[in-house]
Amino acid sequence: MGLDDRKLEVLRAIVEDYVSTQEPVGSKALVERHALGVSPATVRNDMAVLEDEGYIRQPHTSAGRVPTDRGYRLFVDRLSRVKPLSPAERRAIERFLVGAVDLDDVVHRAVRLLAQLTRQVAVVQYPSLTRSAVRHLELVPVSTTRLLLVMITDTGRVEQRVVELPGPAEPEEITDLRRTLNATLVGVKLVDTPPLVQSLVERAEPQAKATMSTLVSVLLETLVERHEERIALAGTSNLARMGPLDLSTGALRPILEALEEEVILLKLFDEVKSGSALVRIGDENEVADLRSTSVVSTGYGPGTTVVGGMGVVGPTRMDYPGTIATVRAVARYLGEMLAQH
Amino acid sequence: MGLDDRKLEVLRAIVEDYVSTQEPVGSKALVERHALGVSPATVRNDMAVLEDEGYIRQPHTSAGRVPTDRGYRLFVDRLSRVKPLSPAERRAIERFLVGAVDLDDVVHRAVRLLAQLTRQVAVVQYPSLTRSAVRHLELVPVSTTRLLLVMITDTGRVEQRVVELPGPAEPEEITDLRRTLNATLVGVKLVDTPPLVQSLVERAEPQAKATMSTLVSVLLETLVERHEERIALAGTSNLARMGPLDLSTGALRPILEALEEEVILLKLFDEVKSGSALVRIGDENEVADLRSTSVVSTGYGPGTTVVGGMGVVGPTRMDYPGTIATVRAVARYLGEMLAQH
DNA sequence: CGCTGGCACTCGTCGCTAAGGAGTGCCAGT
DNA sequence: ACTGGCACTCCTTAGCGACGAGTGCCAGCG
Repeated sequence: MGLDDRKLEVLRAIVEDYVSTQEPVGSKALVERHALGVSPATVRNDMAVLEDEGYIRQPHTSAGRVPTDRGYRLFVDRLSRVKPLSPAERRAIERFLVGAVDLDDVVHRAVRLLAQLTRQVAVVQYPSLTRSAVRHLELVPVSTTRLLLVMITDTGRVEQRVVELPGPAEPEEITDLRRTLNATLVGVKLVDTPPLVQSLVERAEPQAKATMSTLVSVLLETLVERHEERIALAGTSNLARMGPLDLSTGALRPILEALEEEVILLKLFDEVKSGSALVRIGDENEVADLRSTSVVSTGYGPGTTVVGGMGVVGPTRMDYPGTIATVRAVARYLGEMLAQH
Repeated sequence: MGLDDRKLEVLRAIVEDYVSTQEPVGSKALVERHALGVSPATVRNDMAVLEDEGYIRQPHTSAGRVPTDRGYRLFVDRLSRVKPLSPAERRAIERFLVGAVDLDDVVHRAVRLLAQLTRQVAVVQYPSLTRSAVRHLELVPVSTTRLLLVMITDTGRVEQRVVELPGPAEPEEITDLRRTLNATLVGVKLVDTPPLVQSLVERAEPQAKATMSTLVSVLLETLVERHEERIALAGTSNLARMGPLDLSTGALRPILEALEEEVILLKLFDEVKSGSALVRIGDENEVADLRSTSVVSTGYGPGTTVVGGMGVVGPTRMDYPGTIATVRAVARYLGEMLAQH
C-alpha cells in the first residue's frame, strides 16, 4: 500500500493543524500553512488515499478532513518526535515538587502540576503497596480488645486499620507482638510477606497465638491482598474545554463518571512501564466510557522500578508529543522525589 | 406588603413545579396541577405581585415565571417542611455506612452515598484535627537523623510527618521522647496543645532539649496550626445534569474549578452547626464561582460536637426539602459511626 | 507518470421571514 | 375580590435562499 513520504507529511500536517485549530482542515489551508511544495489538488489526491486507508475522514461531504484514531496512532508511532520541554516547564516542575512535606503532598502536587501543564485531566496513583517494602509496623492499643495497626512503607505511605482482638491483651503482650512483627517483616516487600507471616502464627507463643492469628489475617487481607490503591485526580475542569462539540452531545457525563471510579482508573495503569509512555487512543481504550478520549500513561518510581502509574486523560485531538513529554518528565521528577524520601 | 396565604401558596407551587420540570411555569399550568381553587387570571395577579416583590421573575416577556434566589429563600424559610426520608433511603444509608473499615473508608462511603442520594455534588470534610484529641503519638526512626512522627486522633485519623533531627538520636532517647510526649499529650484536644507542648521543651533533659524542640515545632506547625483539612468529593458528574442551559453558557468550568480548590470548599463549612442544615442560595454564597449554585451544608460529629462539615452543591433549582433531609440524615449516621469508632 | 488548474457539485452555515403558541397584562363584568 | 375575554409580546420552529468552504474529477502540461 502506498504511503509515500509526502502522504505521511500531509497526515502529519493534518494532525498538527487539527490539534491546534480544532477544526476540520482543508487542502487549501494545508498548503498555505505548511511548505509542502505542491498544489492543493495534489494534496487532495493524497487525502483521498489517506481516507481510503482509514487515517482521516470527513465529518460531512465537503468539509475538511479530521484524523481518525488510526491516523493519530500512525502519527504517534511514526510521525512525531518527543518534544523537549520548555525551560519554563522544567522550572515549573522543579518549583512545584520541591517543598513537598509528605507523601500525600508530593502526590497532590504532582497531579495538579500535571493537570496544569497539560491542561487536561491528570491522574496519579499513590505508590502501590504491593511493590513497596515494610519499614515499620506499629501497634497502638485503642481499648483492651482493640488495636490500631499502622504500617509504614519505604515509599512513605502509612496505612492503618483497627483490629478487633479475640480477647483482652496485656501491654507486654502487645510489645512482644510489635517486636516480633517488626523483626520478621521490616525490609520485606509486601508481595513476599504471605509465607513469612504464616510462619509467624505457627511460631507464636501458645497464649498469644489467637491474637497473632487475628493480627496476621488483618494484615494480609487489608494491607496486602486488598491492595486498595488510592488515586489522586486533578484538572477535571479541563474537560469542559474538550469542546462544546463533545459537550453538547452529553458525552461528558460518562467520562466524569468513569473518572470517579477508582477501579476504572487503576486499569489505566495496568501495563505501564517506567521510562516510556503508553498511549491509548480512542477506541484502543478498554474502558468503554473512555473510548472518546485518549490516555497517556507511564509508570514512576525510584530509579527504574515502578511503584505506581500516572497519566492524563484528554480528547483524542491532543498534542501528543507535548503531552507525552510532560507526562514522562513529571514521572521522572516524581520518581526522584521518592528516591530521596 | 401583602403576601397573603394564597400568594405564598402560589409561590410554593411555582417553586415545586419549576424544580421538577425545570421549565418556567405559567398560570394555566399552575391551576391545573395544584388545586388552588382560583382561576388562572387570579393567579396571574398574584404572580405580578410576587414579581414586584422580587420573589419570581420572567426569563422573557411572555414566558412563565421562575423563582429568584429570594424566592427560594422564602420557600426554604417559610414554605417547606423537611421531607422525611423514604425507608429505601434510610436503608441505603445504613447499608452503605456499615462495613466501613477505617476512617478513610467511612468518609469515602459517606460522600459517595450523599452524591448518589441527592444526585448532586457531595463534599465531606475529614474530621478536623483541631477539634479532636490526641490518642497516641508514635516516633519511628527512619535513619539516624530522621524520625517519622505519627499522630493518631480519637476520630481515627492518622497524620504523619518526617522530621529532620538536629543531630543523631539514640534509640533510648527516642523511647524517652515517645513516653514523655504521650504522657503529656494523650487525651488533650489539639487546640489545647500549644501551652502544654511549650512546657515540654522547658522541662526536657538538657541533652534532649534540641531534639525535643525540633519535634515540638514540627508538631505545632504541621499537625496543629496548619490544620490542613482534607476534603472528599463525589458526584461531579452530576454537574453535567445541571442542565444544558447553564452548561452551554460555559458556566460549568468555574464551578468545576472551584470544586477542585480545597481552600474554597473548606469555606463552605465555616459556619456549620450540628443538627441543622445551612442553606446558601445562589448569590448568598461568598464564593463568587458558586453564585449560580446552592449549597446545603451541615456539621457532623459524635454526639452534638462538630468535628467536620459536609454538604452538597447543586443548582439553585434543587429539591431543598429532600436535599436538606438527606444531608442531615447522612451527617447523623456519619456522626454515629465516629462515635462507635 | 505525477502534478496542476479549472470547474461543477455537495452540503453545512447563516440570516431572514412566517407561522404557531404559550403566556402575560389589562379591563370590564359579575 | 374574582373571573372570562382579548390583544399583545416574543420565543420557538420550520422553511427558504444565498454563501462559501471544500471536494472529486478531468484534461492538460512538463
